[in-house]
Amino acid sequence: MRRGVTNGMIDGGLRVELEELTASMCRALNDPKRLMILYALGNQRRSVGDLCELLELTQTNVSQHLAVLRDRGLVDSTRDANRIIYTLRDQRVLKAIDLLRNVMNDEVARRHALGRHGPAKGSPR
Amino acid sequence: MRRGVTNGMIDGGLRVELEELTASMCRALNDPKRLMILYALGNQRRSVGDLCELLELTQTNVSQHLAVLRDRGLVDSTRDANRIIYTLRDQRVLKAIDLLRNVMNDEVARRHALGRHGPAKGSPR
DNA sequence: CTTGCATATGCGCATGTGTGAATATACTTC
DNA sequence: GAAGTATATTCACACATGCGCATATGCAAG
Repeated sequence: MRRGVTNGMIDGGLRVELEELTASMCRALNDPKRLMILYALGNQRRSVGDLCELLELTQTNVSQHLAVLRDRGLVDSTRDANRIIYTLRDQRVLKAIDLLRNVMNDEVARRHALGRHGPAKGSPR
Repeated sequence: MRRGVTNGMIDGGLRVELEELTASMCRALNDPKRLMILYALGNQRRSVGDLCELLELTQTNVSQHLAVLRDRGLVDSTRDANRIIYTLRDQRVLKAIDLLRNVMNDEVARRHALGRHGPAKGSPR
């Protein structure tokens, strides 16, 4: 039995939007190498080879990660003769990542103050 | 052959920090249901059962997602007699998600203006 | 202590994801 | 057009992840 879109949940439209968000943005940010690439492109435009050197990664691997970022519109690519130059499309992405870094570091500090290191594993049983 | 930590990459410490970041924050945000839970907890503290009703999800499923969020310190849990109440630890997480939502929506608008719908699939070949 | 309720956990399974090896494509130079 | 350089893509595979089912755990009431 199909029930209406707005059916006791917080917001039906929000659900759809968050599905798109995870499929595009969150998915792209869920890998340390891709985050490194984004930071590397935050300062200046770089070619694939430059990124390989800078991050010490294989050409195949960098290209694959760039494909993920490109398909989701996080980076832009233009050709320059033989090479392909990548640029970061929106600086706000790095702003969001920095925000999460701050949250994480505060969380680490909080746990350290409580004498518990590592992730919180204690179940509330 | 082991080479020094700072070896041509942008920053050795950054790499480590971004690995931790993806393992904790990004991993937790990479699921629409978990994002729904975070938004639901943004306004008020809720029990597991409340979240099940509100989001129309199985108890098992909600519990599993909450375990992911709890282990990474994104939510807090306290017991209230029979029930367990969950709270959002840091509002900045929602700020970061909202930032990403804005980026995504702007990106969608940009593509629509260019007459291309759906994700950017064109390779720069 | 037994029953009932709320929540958590272990297991199995289908699916998704990162990676390297090999190969294909585009461009430049000769 | 042939060779060389830079980048992208395909394939196969190991591994992680989300989910449902069944079950375990913790708490309260009788």
